[in-house]
Amino acid sequence: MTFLGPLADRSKWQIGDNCSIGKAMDVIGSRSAILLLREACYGTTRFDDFVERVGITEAVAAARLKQFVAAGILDRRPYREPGKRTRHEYVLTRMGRDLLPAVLALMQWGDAYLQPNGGPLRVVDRESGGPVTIRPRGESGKDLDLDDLAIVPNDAWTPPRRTIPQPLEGPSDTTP
Amino acid sequence: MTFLGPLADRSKWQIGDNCSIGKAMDVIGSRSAILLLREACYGTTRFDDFVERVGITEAVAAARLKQFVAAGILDRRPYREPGKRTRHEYVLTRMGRDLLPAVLALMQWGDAYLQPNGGPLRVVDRESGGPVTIRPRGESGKDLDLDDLAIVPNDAWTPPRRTIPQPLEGPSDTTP
DNA sequence: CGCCTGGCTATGAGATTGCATAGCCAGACC
DNA sequence: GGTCTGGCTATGCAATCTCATAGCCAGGCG
Repeated sequence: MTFLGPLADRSKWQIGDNCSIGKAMDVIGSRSAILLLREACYGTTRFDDFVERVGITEAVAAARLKQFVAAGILDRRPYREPGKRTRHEYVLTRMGRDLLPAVLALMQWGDAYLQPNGGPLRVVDRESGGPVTIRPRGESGKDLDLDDLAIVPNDAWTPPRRTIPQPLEGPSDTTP
Repeated sequence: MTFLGPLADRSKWQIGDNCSIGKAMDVIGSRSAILLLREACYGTTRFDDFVERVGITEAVAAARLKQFVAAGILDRRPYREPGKRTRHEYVLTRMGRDLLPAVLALMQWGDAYLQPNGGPLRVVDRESGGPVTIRPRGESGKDLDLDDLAIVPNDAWTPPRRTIPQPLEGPSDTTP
């Protein structure tokens, strides 16, 4: 991985709290969170199913699900079976579905290196039945490896404000 | 996501401890672990650089690095600068490099949903400068979404033995 | 109208993670 | 051979995560 432009000298800057990976880990960084997410991807929507299939306690499931709903990863919507009272189910939002690459990447890696013969489950293309892989990919469609990548600053990005902007009395010192 | 064959009835089986994602999370599931991994992907190899660039304490860095070496993700190799004593650097093994998809997937998701305008850094193709994406992909090269995937049992896989097999005295109840 | 049940919440204990601070030690340098 | 320094370790405390257990409550049912 190469750093280009102003990033080239790594002693001159630090990513600090602005790292997207760090922010992502704050939301989905616990074991229960990822496993819950796996289940959601598998199609699970109901509280009890989450608890049973993930193998966590109800308290933990409730906490994580609530947190996911607050984060916008899951949508909590009422449902009702005939003769039963109204309950809620948890379905993936767009934001949640877009975590699929992360979930699959972990699974792919675990299958390859942490299991005797590739793990108990295989993910396949529903149409063809062929294998599914997940790798970084360039615009042209070519697979890229670590050495093929470069990092450039994103000029559109602005550091998040964490205090109310002060009335300016000189050049602002917004996280240089 | 659809389950095929014997997996179709989800009330009949549980993945339990055999989940590759769970095993992966046991190794790289903490915040410091992922951030350390990010730095390793960025090309960092030395103890002090890890500590400074990730923003964790030396104790935590030492613990995680040791754990990574034990897991086979990093290789600890001696190096020596002229006039300095021998030290060790930590470089990604094949196993470690193959975590790149997981790291990039998290970054991609964080950039998209947790940042004001796409996060501070952009990953690009070193050759073309074009954007890099990471998505599940079928054999044909087609991008696949959640609904395009299916899960089938992996017949090659055998559950890891954790106890000596008992002499059978009836139908075994190994994780129904 | 009171009981029962499925779905969720509350509480407390133990393990893990992380920070801050201080300490150790191999070996380069004098 | 003593001292200094960069690289790593040890200790103590706070926060978080998870489990186990118990409790609550809406509303269907008798």
